[in-house]
Amino acid sequence: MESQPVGPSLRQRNRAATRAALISAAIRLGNQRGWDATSVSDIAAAAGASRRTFNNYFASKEDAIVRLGALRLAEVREFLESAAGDEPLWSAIRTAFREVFSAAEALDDEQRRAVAELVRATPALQAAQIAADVAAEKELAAGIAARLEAGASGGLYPRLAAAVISRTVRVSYQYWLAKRLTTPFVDTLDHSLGQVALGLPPPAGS
Amino acid sequence: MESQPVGPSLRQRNRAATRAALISAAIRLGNQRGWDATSVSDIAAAAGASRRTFNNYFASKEDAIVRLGALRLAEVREFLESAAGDEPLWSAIRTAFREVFSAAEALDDEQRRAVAELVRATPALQAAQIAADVAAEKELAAGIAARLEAGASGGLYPRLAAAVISRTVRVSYQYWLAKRLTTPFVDTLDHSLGQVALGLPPPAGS
DNA sequence: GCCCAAATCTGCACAGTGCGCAACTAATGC
DNA sequence: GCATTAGTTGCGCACTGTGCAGATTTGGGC
Repeated sequence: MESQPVGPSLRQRNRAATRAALISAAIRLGNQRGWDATSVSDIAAAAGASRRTFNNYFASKEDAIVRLGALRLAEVREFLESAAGDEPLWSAIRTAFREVFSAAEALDDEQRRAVAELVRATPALQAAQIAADVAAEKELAAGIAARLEAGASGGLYPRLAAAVISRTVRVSYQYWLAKRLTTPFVDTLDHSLGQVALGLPPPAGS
Repeated sequence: MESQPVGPSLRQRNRAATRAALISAAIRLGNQRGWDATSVSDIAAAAGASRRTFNNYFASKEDAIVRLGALRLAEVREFLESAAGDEPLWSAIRTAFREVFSAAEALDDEQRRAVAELVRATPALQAAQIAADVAAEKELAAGIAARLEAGASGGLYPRLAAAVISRTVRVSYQYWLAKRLTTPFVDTLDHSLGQVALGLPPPAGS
């Protein structure tokens, strides 16, 4: 007669399980025999499901990989819109990213590296990832526009800022993974955003 | 017995002609009946070629559209590397873009708008375009790294700058087209790059 | 415990796609 | 002229995404 924490139902647990099985099968096979040489049927079979089921979960092969590492720009938007309005824009942005990414980024590190390596080595996956980022970018633009709110929502600024920031996050993440840094990713990201907010001054001599 | 200006041979002219026919058929049909409802066979037939021939010219349907509006970042790279080394980096970058884009952008304005509209309305094309931009981005990164050349080629800075700039160009171009500005695109672009180099200061109040 | 409704999985079929291959045609160089 | 070469075409093949219908499993009321 425990207090029943209203855990997910069996249906939902099964669903999550096959989903996870499909994803990790995709990662494993992709890294093992190359992405292009891995068919949907292979992945489904390795996960104990049918080809048709795979496409019930994911719109495409790439989708199964890219979903994991999706930029959570919608969360950043929420954070931006709910924060105090008198904070300077860039300060608010950096705070929002620091908040969102330090909370969510603590997922299974092993698989995350495998995904990154797979994406790095596969043009089709890079394309899918960037496309997803750009789609999410609209969220960030909306958050920035809402914060300026001086009728500038149709202007160039929010879109430009969102695009620049979104790419900054992705490139910084790739760098952080490639260099196998042990410091938290949030630090690298915050540094990059600071550089961008300074106008990307050239590092040393020139 | 004219002086034979060594114009392109008949083969090359034919090739260019079918290529152009395929491209404009793709644009026309795509805008007319929707991109997804347009098959490669349709395009090829409309251009007076076979389905197989289409794929001799383009790797995919999207490729035929995206090639036209590809960011010529390789040219920017060349310009960057050949320019005087004592000019400040950002100044050199803006000059390079001004140079490259004022020369190359003077193509058929009508078709360019049609392409933009088609891409805007088609997620698959947006994805393809972004992917092409990101691929080209590497060129720009190499140019920037070469200019700094202080062993910083493996560092974060060139990649970050290239990514940010590449997206800036694309977003500015979309804005310029959407607003149907009559001023030259180069002006819009230069303004955006200037804003980025200033750290994207928020426009008005905030 | 039992049974129904809803959710989920699966096989099948179908239209598209990208590409390898082998014939065929047209342009080029000598 | 004629051999060489580039370019086009038709055919076939494996793979993909999706609609549809039947089977299977789960959840919840009785």
